[in-house]
Amino acid sequence: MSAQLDLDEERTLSDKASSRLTQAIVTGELAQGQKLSEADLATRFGISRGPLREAIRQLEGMRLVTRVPHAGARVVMLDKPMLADLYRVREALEGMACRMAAQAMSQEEIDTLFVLLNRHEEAINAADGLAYFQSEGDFDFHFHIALGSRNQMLIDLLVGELYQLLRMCRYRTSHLAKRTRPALQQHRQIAEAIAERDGDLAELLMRRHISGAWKSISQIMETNP
Amino acid sequence: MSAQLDLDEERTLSDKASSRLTQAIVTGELAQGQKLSEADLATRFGISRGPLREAIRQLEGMRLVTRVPHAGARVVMLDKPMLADLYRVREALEGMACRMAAQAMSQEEIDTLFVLLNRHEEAINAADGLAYFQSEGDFDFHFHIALGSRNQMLIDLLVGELYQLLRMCRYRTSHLAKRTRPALQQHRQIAEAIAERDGDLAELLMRRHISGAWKSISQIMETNP
DNA sequence: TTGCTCCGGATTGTTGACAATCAGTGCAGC
DNA sequence: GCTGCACTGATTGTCAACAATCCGGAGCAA
Repeated sequence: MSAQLDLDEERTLSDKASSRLTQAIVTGELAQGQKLSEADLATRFGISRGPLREAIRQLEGMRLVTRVPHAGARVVMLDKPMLADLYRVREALEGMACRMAAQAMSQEEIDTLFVLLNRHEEAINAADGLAYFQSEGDFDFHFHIALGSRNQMLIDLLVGELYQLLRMCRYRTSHLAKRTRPALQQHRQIAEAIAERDGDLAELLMRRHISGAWKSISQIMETNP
Repeated sequence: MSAQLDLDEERTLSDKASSRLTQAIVTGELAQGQKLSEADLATRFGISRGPLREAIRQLEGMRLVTRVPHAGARVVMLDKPMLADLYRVREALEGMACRMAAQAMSQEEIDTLFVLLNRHEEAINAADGLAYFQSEGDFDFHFHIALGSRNQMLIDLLVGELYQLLRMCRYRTSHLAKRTRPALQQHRQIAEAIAERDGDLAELLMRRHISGAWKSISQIMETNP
């Protein structure tokens, strides 16, 4: 749904490789910590090593891989300290996005926000087990708020980097999170704060929402490996 | 001072080229909006186009250049809307960094913070005209707080990306900013909040500090082209 | 057994040549 | 005079070969 349209002719081979690599990493097709062999990937993608290396450099900028000279690139390890860092950054950025969205969103966008919430609620009631679609609903909500901020740098940071890492994380722990009900309720409160153009409250609620999500995930990770 | 040590043998040609390009862009040696010719730069750096292209891909990740396929890369244009975006993101991230630093900084680091402030004050009293060194003092302060957050992702985002853009901006407007006195005073307040381990206040003050800086810069940009 | 050295294989880094694409120019045709 | 087209020149994208570097194990000495 929120996957960028990857036409067969999207642009250059580097960009195509970059998309495919991102997809492979986020979905777990390439496991965390796994080494990225240039020769192997190049032949698998049917391209040369040149464009592939450029794609890896780009993924490094997105923090999806870590690269050490003369030793190659590996898929990033989303261990607990890193996730803690990620959620703090996310709290700061999405808080700000929410504040700005409360001021900048058009009425139409706000309406769309509530449509999303209703759709999400239906999805929860209908298929209570399919955590995957619930996650996607969650992402759609945050995605729309990011766009509503009208701050291109913020959008790039969130959509282009942080959300990829979060999706990557979800593929590991999606079956664990059972917080959909309270999360939806918090989303409603946030949307209402935005509808009332209350930036202070919107930021506060979003930060509390994310900070709470981290507490929950962190707790789950204590008991599960 | 805060320049990363770039030994002649720092590692690969791409990394060296990346450093040199960053330097050239930040100092204005490469003007904003200027086109980056691969062939030209490659010969100027005495390397091939391969590593140079990788360096450009990396700079693109740092938001220092914008690249459009089949048309080449250009130095980013720091126009007013973009700077507005940048300062909002900075407000969010440095606010969070300050909050975390108030909790995580060692007593020794906090002492260093005050040493920096005193040194900065002396510099202001001594050479009232040299805005450049004052800017560097300003950066040192923010830099230390970022490091104090102990959040690697936050550090990377601030030091690796935002601060480069800010320095790039300073080279254009350094001679305009006359806000050093009140800024120093605000720094003192922030440092004291950190010393008292008051994360809430530290974040609030830092956000106010940055937001105020933007108001000032924005105002100056109204009258000056 | 432990530790060191050295070597071979594999992987990454670099290069120059080749192909594809785009911007500008001049000419023919209407 | 204007429009459209093909051509040209330059720039970017891609490739395959070459060079540099690192990792792991064999061999040997203490």
